[in-house]
Amino acid sequence: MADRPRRIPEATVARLPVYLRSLLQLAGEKTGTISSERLAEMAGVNAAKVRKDLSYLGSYGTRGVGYDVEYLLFQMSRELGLTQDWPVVIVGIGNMGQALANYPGFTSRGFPIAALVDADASKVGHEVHGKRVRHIDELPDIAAEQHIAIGIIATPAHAAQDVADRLLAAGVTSILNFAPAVINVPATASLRKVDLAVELQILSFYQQQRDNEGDGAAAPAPSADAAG
Amino acid sequence: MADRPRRIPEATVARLPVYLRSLLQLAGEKTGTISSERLAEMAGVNAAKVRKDLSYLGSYGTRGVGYDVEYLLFQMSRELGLTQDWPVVIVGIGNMGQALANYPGFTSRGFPIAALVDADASKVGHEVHGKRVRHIDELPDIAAEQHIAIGIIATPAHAAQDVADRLLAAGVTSILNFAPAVINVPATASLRKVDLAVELQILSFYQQQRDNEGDGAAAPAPSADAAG
DNA sequence: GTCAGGTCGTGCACGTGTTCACAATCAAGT
DNA sequence: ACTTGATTGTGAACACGTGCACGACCTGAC
Repeated sequence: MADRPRRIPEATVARLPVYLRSLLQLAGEKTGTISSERLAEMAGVNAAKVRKDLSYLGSYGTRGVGYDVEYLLFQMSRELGLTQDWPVVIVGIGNMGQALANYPGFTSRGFPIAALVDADASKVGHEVHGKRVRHIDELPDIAAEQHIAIGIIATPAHAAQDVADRLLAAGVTSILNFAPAVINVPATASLRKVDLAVELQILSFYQQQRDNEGDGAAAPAPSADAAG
Repeated sequence: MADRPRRIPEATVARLPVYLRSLLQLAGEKTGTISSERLAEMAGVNAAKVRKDLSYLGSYGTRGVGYDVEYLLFQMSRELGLTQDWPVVIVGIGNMGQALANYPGFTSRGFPIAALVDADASKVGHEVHGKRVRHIDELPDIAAEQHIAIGIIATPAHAAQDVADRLLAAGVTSILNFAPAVINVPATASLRKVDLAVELQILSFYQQQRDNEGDGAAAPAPSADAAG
């Protein structure tokens, strides 16, 4: 089998889910084929980038026609590992953890919330979103029983590294960190972070630049694509 | 005045808030000076990057010694526009919007939640986090009265672009989008996005790659720094 | 069969970001 | 004053990501 020499750039991987969302919408509208130009418009990027990104998956387009929506959807889902469900565990059931537990977008997109855990004994036993909160010490058992590979950290900053270590020890090698703290994981694991305060501070920087316009040159268009 | 030829790269801007957080911690521990190497460790990057990033702010370090924590803290806060508060408006008071409204990290870091708005009349008038929810039609008045420059979109996807347009029309030129949708803003505005499903799908991709290890080469360490 | 219109796949050039390596500088000890 | 050890600031090389431009290819009409 001629295995293509695939190694998808990180920037491309980060955009694939956005294309996927556009394709799902198109499939719902019974659109048969889509050109790179239209898909680019939907995804908020330019057409050349779409073509290059998709070319990493293979040559799934037809010159003069475009891409078959259903076929591309399937190939992209397969590439992203979305032909299976990925149960997730949420650690830290405070404001943010509860909101995440109630967020319908996870389950509907193939990431069912399999477990909620917290270190606070007063929270254990409570029900959130129909799930009973369990103690974090049970993490190894929970992860093994439910085959959990992805963990979401929604604890205060000071607990984040310890939770990450516990997740890793329990075999959870993909981590999404909401806590406002830097955490370290070995190269054999994946880590992505979402830090709300950081996002606002970045916006603040550019906002201030615009407010101060009139000094030197105008602000150099910081807008558009960012935190993916 | 010799104005330095500053134009801070986007990648650097995205890291400044992380340095800032580390500096705040150091200041709390009464640390007087910090080397680029230790700061790099705290921020999860390498020392050369720290020095280059900080050099865009000016030459605030002392060779052989390091950086004065308090002084650097001040300069960085100034650069990020954090010497003033930035009141924010949250649009869409569902699960996520409520959680964001209750999140203490915003106010404590200089982003007080000045207003909550929703298009759903049944939500208007309710109190969330001590704030009354107001109707989105009042947005222009609210933004003007409270000098709001930053808006957070926490609506369903289908409403996101319309809300963004309304925010812009009300003079809000910095937008943080939580809705799972691509939205367009003019180059005179800033947009950052946080998409939870996208983050999980990226993790899923690399997780699958690790699960399939043993085929070709090992997974090329996708971990660490990402979504800022 | 040929032509016209349309769209993909990709080589190439460019810009941005990262890392190395080292001169420049400072503090402290003698 | 000199030496030693530490640390910054930055030039230069390298890696990565982006966008243009164009050849390759497909479809449909006549």
